Amino acid sequence: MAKKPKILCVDDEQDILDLLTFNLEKEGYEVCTALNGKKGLEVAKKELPDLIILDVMMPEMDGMETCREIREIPSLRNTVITFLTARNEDYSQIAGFEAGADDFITKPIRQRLLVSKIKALLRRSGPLDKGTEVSIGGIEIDREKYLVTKDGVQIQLPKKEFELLVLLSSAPGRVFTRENILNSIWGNDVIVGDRTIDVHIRKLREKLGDENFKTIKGVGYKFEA
Amino acid sequence: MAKKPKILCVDDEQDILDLLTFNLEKEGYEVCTALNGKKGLEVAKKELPDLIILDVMMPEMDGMETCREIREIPSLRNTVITFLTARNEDYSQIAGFEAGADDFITKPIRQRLLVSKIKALLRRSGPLDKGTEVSIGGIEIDREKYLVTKDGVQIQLPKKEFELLVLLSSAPGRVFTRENILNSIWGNDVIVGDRTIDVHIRKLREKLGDENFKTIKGVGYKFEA
DNA sequence: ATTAAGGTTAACCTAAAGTTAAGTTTTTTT
DNA sequence: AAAAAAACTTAACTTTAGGTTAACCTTAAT
Repeated sequence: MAKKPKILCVDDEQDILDLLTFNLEKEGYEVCTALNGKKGLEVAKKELPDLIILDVMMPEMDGMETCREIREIPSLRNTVITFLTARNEDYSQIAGFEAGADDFITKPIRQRLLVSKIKALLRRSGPLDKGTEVSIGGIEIDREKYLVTKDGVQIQLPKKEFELLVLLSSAPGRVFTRENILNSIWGNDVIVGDRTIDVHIRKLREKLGDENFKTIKGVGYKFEA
Repeated sequence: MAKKPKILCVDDEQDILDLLTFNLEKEGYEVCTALNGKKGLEVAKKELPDLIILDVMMPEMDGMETCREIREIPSLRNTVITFLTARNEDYSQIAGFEAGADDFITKPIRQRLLVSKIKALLRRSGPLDKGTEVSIGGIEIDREKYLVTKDGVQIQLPKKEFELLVLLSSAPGRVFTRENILNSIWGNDVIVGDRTIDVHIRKLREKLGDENFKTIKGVGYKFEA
């Protein structure tokens, strides 16, 4: 089974967060939360969630503004964002789509609707973001076949190595911190030693060429062609 | 390039059909249309399109129902179906993924999005082997006769093994997760143990050669020539 | 030169897959 | 309708790939 989808909920009311968390975790999602827009942005950057639920009405930085800022971040460009809004705020919906929202959830929250909507959104985003083939440098990555080709030679990578490669190559040139990597591949609850990442990186270097995996000391790793 | 992909559009509004037809034909697709679910089903059976765009909201037989019926037809089992839906339509309709939809297109239709979505979906669905016979490596599969031939020798496979072979060989090289396999062969609701799949794989390996069935540990299985 | 971050290696551990045989269920035959 | 056979699933056990760690080594930055 693929990794649990990760959902970030941002709302200034703890009650709502609890409700969302309860319902979403029950469905097997991994949930993280934030109590305001600023925090939400931070957590989003760190956790790279698959979907973000944003309350529109929040003090200081509201949902709309948060959404706009999230959309500025390359690694979150394709994340699904849905707003949480009171029922009759039609106008906000129009503005919301402009800010980059993918959908709306209305308060009061109906649990079954919430869940089926989330499912649908994740599933909708799923098939399309999965450009199955990527080609960078002499390296081709085919997610569907779990197969990597380097200079025409097929290489079968183990799961973790493959996931790591997919992650790094999803934004070539971008530095991923160890934290990023751990969160994306292992999830925030699993604890593995720091050296583990190094070992996987080493294997990748061995198999795909040293030069493509660059270490930024004190920061993390990046993939380059 | 292979034959033009054929797309069936089903909607009760002629305007929408025209708009879809115009945009899709411009992209080089072959388009056929139907003004209601019943007609859509008929045309689908006759034309065997590669992809079907179904409006959710239609009088009499709605998109959901049509989708379900289409999924019942063996020759259309693998056809890609996407729903056409207004952005704010009731969420319960979004749960129509359960009816077997592959994706959603929202109204109002943004042409560029429409086209790129269609492209992605068709690419993803891969080569559609409509013929009943497939031949890969030394293995020939005749779906109609439920018959497999390996190096000229006929082999009679039991149902489950045959279905598994058909599934895996429908996209050689592609990895199918256990979940994929369970959903496709047993259906979403049936629960069978994990070891069951292994046993069937084992039988296939025994009968058709170990080398064709590859295990990707932690991920699933794939068929290769 | 010091030191903290990262690299390397190999041993270890574990979850996942393989195997087998013994139940079940379904289908066919008599 | 009973018996037999075939297909399917399961359970218990074995094997193994791959993931992790620990201990030690190297490097680069101040």
